Amino acid sequence: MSDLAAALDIVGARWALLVVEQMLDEPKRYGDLQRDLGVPTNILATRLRELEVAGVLVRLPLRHNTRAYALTERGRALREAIIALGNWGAEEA
Amino acid sequence: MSDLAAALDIVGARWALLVVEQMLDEPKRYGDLQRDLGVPTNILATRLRELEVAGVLVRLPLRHNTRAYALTERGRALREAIIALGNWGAEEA
DNA sequence: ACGTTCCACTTGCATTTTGCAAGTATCTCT
DNA sequence: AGAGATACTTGCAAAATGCAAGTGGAACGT
Repeated sequence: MSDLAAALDIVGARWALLVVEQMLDEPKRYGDLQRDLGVPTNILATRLRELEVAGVLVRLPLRHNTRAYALTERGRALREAIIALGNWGAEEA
Repeated sequence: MSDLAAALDIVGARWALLVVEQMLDEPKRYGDLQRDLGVPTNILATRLRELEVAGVLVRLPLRHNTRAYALTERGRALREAIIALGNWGAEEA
């Protein structure tokens, strides 16, 4: 399996990279991600679980019964790839 | 829609980026892509059609009844993003 | 202490996408 | 005309995705 295939195995699923992008600047809560992305709630829950298992993000317990999702070092390492893809998407066809 | 979402709208489907990666160095034929990637043939046909419509690649008629698929300028512009993602995939967890 | 509210999910089911295997079309060469 | 090679298409099963409603637990007000 190529390096690219290995990467896509982790962040290639629908919504995965968009979720990571949201957290690049600061940790986000579940509701924030849902509102900002418009992602179906069951999919969001699934992605967060997968990305946590993959070591891309961690759950931070917050006060009340809320938690924040924050990128790990490995998650933050996606910044360059996300920016590169974003630049490409911004260019006109 | 964010720039990243726009990009994923085009190359976010399964196999799409892997197909583009294969053509970064040189044009490829249908059978080559199928063998090298192990992608289901109907999916490959669908992706090639989508990527052609999106202006990422073009069909080049070859002799016999074969054709080659080659990246356009827009397709080649994906190189940086693909390399960035590949690098990330190559790093250990 | 009890009900209400908020937040983070889960669950059930329809729709869409993906995958597998087999079949079709066209060209070339003999 | 027949055979082989290449590029697909087609039919159907499996898996992923999406939608809407429901669940569970902690905090807050009374």
